[in-house]
Amino acid sequence: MKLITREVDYAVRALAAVARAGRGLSAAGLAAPAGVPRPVLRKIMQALSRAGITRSSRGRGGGFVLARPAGRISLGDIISAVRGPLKFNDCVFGGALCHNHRTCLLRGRVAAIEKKVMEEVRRVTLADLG
Amino acid sequence: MKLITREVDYAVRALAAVARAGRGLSAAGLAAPAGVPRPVLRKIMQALSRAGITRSSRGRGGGFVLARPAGRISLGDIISAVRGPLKFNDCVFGGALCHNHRTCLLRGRVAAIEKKVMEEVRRVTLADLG
DNA sequence: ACTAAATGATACCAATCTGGTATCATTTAA
DNA sequence: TTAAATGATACCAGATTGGTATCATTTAGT
Ligand code: FES
Ligand code: FES
Repeated sequence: MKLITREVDYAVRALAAVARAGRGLSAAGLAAPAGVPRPVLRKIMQALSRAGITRSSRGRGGGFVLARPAGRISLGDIISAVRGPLKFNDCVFGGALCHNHRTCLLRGRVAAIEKKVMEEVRRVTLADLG
Repeated sequence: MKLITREVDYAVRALAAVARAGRGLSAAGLAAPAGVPRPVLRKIMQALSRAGITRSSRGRGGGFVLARPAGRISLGDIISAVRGPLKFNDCVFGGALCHNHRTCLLRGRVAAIEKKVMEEVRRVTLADLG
């Protein structure tokens, strides 16, 4: 099971590059040095912008900048942006249908673990990953 | 991302049933009440036996029993048995090739989180999930 | 005004992973 | 001898993920 998929990894590196640069960087400019296919990086950057992690400017000379300081962008933010929220536990019956949902011991335990992971992952910021 | 896949869920429930029963239970006997397709449960039970969590007896009247007390079978054991080891971090370059591997900050952080999860998951035992 | 460089939005394709099915061989109790 | 069980594999279908392709829109420079 992967927590850090390829796309998350790309996203972290791209954001680190933006943080270092200070100025805005285009998707093309980010993709080349990282060895990532341009279209893939564009999709990632679009997701990050939609999530409010970066701000984009369009048109010639445009690109991406961080929407807030690197110390306030967490790994959790990045994961959520490119992969959606964590769902460690996937109750076999679909949530609404499940009778045990309240009392299910496994679910409770796993939810607690998931919460801890979420905390850990939100504690690591982009500034730590430079 | 799922930590508890459907198969892990099935495995936990089947093992809980075996624990409650005390005597050996066949895959067929386990599958029916849980509403799991028999062949799927068989595959799972085979994996658990290969991992040494259950002991199987073949032939007529055979089935599965726990190989050790429920309190000493952890959720981590079960996950490892049916899904293989956790690999939160999937370095984009293949480990051996990667130059940064030693110093990569992301990898280090994620490895630490993975370790914590592993600890948590090994702390929960089958006895807790009855 | 025009063009080139950039993002936004989508739709699509291929590879991998997961859940589920099917078979055949082997063991064992009745 | 037969029926009930596991062991081992191979296979198939759906979901997820990584990657590609297009077209529309915005903007700076000429
Ligand atoms: S079975 Fe539905 S939550 Fe555990
Ligand atoms: S890039 Fe290889 S370990 Fe981080």
